Amino acid sequence: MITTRDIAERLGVSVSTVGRALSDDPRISEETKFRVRQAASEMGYVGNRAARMMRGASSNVVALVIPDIRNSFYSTIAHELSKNMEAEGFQLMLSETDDDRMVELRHLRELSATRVAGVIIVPTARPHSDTVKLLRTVPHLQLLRRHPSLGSQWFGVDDHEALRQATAHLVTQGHTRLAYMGGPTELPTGAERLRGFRSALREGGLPEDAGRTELGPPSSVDHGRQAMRRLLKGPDAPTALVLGSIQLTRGVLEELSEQRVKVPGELSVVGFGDEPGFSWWGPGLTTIGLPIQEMATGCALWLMRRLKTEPGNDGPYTSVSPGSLVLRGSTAPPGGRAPSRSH
Amino acid sequence: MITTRDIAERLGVSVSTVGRALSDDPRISEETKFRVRQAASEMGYVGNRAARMMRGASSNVVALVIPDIRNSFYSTIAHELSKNMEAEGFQLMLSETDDDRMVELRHLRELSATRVAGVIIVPTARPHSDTVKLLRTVPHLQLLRRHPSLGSQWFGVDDHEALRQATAHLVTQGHTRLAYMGGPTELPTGAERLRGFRSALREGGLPEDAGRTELGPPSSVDHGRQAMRRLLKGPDAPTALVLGSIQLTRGVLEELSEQRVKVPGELSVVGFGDEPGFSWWGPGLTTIGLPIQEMATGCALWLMRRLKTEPGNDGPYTSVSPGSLVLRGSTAPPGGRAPSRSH
DNA sequence: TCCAGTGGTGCTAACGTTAGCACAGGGATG
DNA sequence: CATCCCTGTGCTAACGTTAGCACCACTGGA
Repeated sequence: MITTRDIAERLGVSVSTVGRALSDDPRISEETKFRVRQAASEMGYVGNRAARMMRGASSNVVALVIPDIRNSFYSTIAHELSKNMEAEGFQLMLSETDDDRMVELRHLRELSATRVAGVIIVPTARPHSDTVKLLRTVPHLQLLRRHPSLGSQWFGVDDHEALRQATAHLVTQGHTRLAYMGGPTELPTGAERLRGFRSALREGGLPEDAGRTELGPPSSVDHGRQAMRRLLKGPDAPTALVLGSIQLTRGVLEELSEQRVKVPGELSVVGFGDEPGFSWWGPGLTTIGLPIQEMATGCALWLMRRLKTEPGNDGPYTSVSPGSLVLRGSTAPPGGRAPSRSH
Repeated sequence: MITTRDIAERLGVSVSTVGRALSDDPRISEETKFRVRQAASEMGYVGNRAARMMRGASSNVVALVIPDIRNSFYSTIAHELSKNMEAEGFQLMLSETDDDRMVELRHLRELSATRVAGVIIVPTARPHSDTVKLLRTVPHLQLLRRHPSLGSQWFGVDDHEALRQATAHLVTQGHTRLAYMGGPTELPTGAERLRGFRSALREGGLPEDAGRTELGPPSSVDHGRQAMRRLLKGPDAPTALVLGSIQLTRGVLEELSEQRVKVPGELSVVGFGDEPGFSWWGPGLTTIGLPIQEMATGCALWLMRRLKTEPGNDGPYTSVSPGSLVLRGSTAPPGGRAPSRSH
C-alpha cells in the first residue's frame, strides 16, 4: 500500500509536507499542493483511516444492531440510516443478532474494538451484562425495544395504545373470543402489546378468559404458522386475532392461505406492521401501521446531531410514535361476510 | 479509553507482558495471565483494532455494496453473508449506492481508507474509473451484475436463459403481443434479460415487433407503475408481460391491483424474483424464481475462503445459477380465464 | 546593517499494539 | 564449578498519520 512516505520520497519532500498538502493546509504553496496531489493520484494513494484514528480522530462508523435485516422494519431503518449518514461521511456497520444475546455480545465486542462512533440497537430480550457495560462507553440509541438497564435514549412506538386500538376495533365489531399472538413478555415491547390487548378487552367489558394468547419468538415466521395452527384447532377457536409482530404476521398469513380459512368470515385478523404484500393478501389485511420511515429518519438525525456536537449531551431522550390502524378487508363482525376485494 | 499501558502500570508489569497475556502467549505464566485478565476485565479494557491493524493485521471487515437494502434480494444476501461471516469473526459494512455511480465511488473511497478485507458488490451500470481502480486493490466479487472492467470473479444468474424460458412459456400459450419491462441495457444483466426475451420471440416464430419494451431504472417501484400505465394505454396493448426486475415487479403489481386489470384474463404476467407477497397477489404470481439464498451462501463461502488462504488466488471464478419458473395463476392463453385463487 | 516578520518546509513525538531481541534467574548437565 | 538451556519478563522499534515546534530564506522597515 502506498503511504505518504512513498509520495514524499518520490517528490523529495518531507512526509509532513505531503500530509499537509493532502489536507489542504494553508501553509503549503499551491505549487507543492498540486505536485503532491498529482503524485498521490498517479500512485493510487489512499489514506489509512486506522492510522488517522490512532491520532485521536474518531471513527466514522455507526453500527446498526438488529435481529434480522430481512425484516422489512429493519431494512427500512437500515436504508434511511444509510442514506442520512452517507451525506455526513459516515459508514454503516450491520450486525444481526438473530435475537441471541451471545451473538449480540460478540457483535458489541467487535464494535467496541472498532471504536464505532455510535450504535443504534434493537436489543434482545435480556442483554448480557457485558453488552450493557460495552454500550455505556458509546453513544447509543435504542430502537423499538427498550431495555431499562441501557441508556434512556429511545425511539419507540406506543405499543400499548397501538394494540389497544386494534383490539378495540375487533371488540366493537362484537367479537367475544379473541386471540393475541406476539413476542414474549420478556421483551418490554411484548409486554406492552399484550397489556394493550388486555386493556381493550377489559374496557369492552369482556371477561378475562375472552382473550387467548400465543407468545413466542417474534422473529420467526415459522412460529407464526405453528401458533396459527394451534389457534385454529379445537371447538372454541377465536373469531378474531390480533398480531404483535411482523414476522409472526407473515407466518399467519401463509398458514391461513394454505388452510383456506375464510377471512374475515371465519376469522378476523389485524396484522402488525405494513408491507406491500399485506394489501394484496386475501381481502386485504387490516393492520397496525407504524411510521417506520419517520422513526428511521428521526434516529438518523438524532445520532448525527449527537455525534457532531461534542459535549456529552446524553440527557434522557425519548420519542414515542403512535401506531395507526390501517383498515382493509380482513376484519368484520363475527360470522360476517368479507367486503369485496380492493383489486 | 483503557489501554494495555494502563493495565501494565496498575499491575507493575510491562506493556508487552499485558499484551502477551491477553493474546494467551505460552511464554507467560498462568498466574500472570490470570492477574492481567482480571484487571483487564475490571477496568473494562477493549483492544483497539485500529492499533492492531497498524501492525499489519488485516481488517476483519467485509463490505457489501448494493443499490438498496430494501430490495429483498439484497437483504437476503446481506443476511446470509452476515450469518456466515459472524462465525468467522468478520463484520459487515453496508453501503447503498442507489444505483448512482458517484455515491458508489464515495463509498469505495471510504472502504479503501478503512482497508476492508473484501468487497461484494452489485456494481452500477457504468462504474467510475476510480471505482474500478480502487476495486483492483481489494479482493472483490461481483454479484448478479457483471462489469467487464472489474475482475472476473462473479456470482450471477443465467439471465438470458431465465428470461427466455419465462417468455417461451407465454409464447407457447399463444400470446402474440408481448412486452418486456426491465432495467436499461447499459447493465449487462439488463441487456442479457432483454436478449432472452427476444430469443424466445424469435424461436417462437414471432415477428420482431411482437415484443414491446419498457426499459428504465430497475430499482424504482414508481417507474414500474408508470411503465405499466403506459403499456395499458392504447388499442394494441400487450396481452402478456415479462418482468426483469423485482422492484419493477412490485410497481406493476400495485398498478394492476389499483386499475383492477384482470390477470390473467386481460393480461398474463410473469414476475421477476420471488417474495412472500407474490404468492398472495391476485391469482398468485407466476414468476422467475432465483436461488438467492444459495447464491448468497456461495458468495459468503467463496469470500471467506479467499480471505483465509493468503496466496492471491485471484484466478477467474464464475458461478452461474439458473433461474426457475415458478408457476402460479397469473398466466393463461390470451383471452383465457383465471384459475381459481389458491387461498 | 540589523532585526522582526512571514511564507514554506522539515523534524520529532505520539497514538496503541505487537514482534524481535535481550536478559535475568534457576535448574540441569558436563 | 562452569556452561547451557529454559522460563518468564522487559525494552525497543515499527506500523501511517498528524500536531507542535523549529528552522531557513526572504522581505521590508528602522
